[in-house]
Amino acid sequence: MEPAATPSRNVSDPGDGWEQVREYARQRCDQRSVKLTSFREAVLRQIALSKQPRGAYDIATRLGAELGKRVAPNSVYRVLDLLIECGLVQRVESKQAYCLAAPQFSKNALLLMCEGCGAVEPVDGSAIEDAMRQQAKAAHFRPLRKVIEITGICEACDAAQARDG
Amino acid sequence: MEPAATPSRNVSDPGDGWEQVREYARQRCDQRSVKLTSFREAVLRQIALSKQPRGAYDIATRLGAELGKRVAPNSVYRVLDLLIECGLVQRVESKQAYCLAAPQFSKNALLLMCEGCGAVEPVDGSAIEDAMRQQAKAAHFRPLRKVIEITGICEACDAAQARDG
DNA sequence: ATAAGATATGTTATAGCGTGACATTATGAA
DNA sequence: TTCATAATGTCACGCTATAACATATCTTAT
Repeated sequence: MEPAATPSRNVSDPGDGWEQVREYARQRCDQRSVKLTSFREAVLRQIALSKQPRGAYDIATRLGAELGKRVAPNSVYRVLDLLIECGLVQRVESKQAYCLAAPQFSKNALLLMCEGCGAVEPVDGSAIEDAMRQQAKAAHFRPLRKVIEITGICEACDAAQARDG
Repeated sequence: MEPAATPSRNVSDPGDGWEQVREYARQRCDQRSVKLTSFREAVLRQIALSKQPRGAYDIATRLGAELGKRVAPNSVYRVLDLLIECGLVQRVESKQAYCLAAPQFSKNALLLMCEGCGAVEPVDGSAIEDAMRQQAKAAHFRPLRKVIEITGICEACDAAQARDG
């Protein structure tokens, strides 16, 4: 009854590191027979290594610096679409940015977005999704995609704020 | 226990017409001692009269045509901020657009957005908000603003789709 | 009634987000 | 190799949002 909230605590679930994300991505791509090219992997890595969600242009810039060549936002968008399709990346609607998907939770997890540090933490959204499903059903509405986001203050920033004023 | 979904069926609750919305807006503005100028009222009306959420530029264009003079998106944005502040208008994050707020429901209602007709119907989101609150609490996260949106197919469009193929 | 200050709106410029169309390069199969 | 397909590069454009400053409108006190 009590929702077991279990904050994911970390960006990606199967462990925290990039290696785990990468491994998971490989599996996921293989299943769907999409190729995880080095460019796609690089885009995913940019997202995985950041606690904050990243905008497409931001990713393009960083990637350009990293690869030592110009990377067009356009290309990034294509890759983002693909990664979202594969369930590896999730769009943060209220930030127009992109973060790692949390496969351990429901398709679209509940995103907790801190206004202090900018970090995004996905947590279990199944209870919320259930409630949404019920409301949708009562309104005779067939749901396709759900957006569940909360902006606020995370524990650390709240403490810091209380301490420093 | 069963969430009383009671779809609002209409854009604004206290009745459906623009007059009711207008009246409500007057009250709301008076309470907060903000002036509901004719321009602000015109912006609100553009939103109230549309079943679809409207983008700021769209509003600017229509308003320009209606008033017979150029209306800068800039001005519209300022008014939108104000109307949102007053709880009269709600931003639709996943559409980058704006619709009437549904004061009869919780602060941020659940938005049902149809991909067929583009209409947005706000319904009671209190059950969902409760679930969100619990999850946030479990994660020691202090919520400030909630986004609860579903895109899908409304009853009418679903029927039409079944009928026409 | 008018001058001074505040509030509201107009104007221009600019930055960020996202997509479409087409060219070029890599990949894979016959 | 050759052809087809998929992936990436390139250029161009439109929509969304905000910043900075100018003008107009409305208050309030004198």
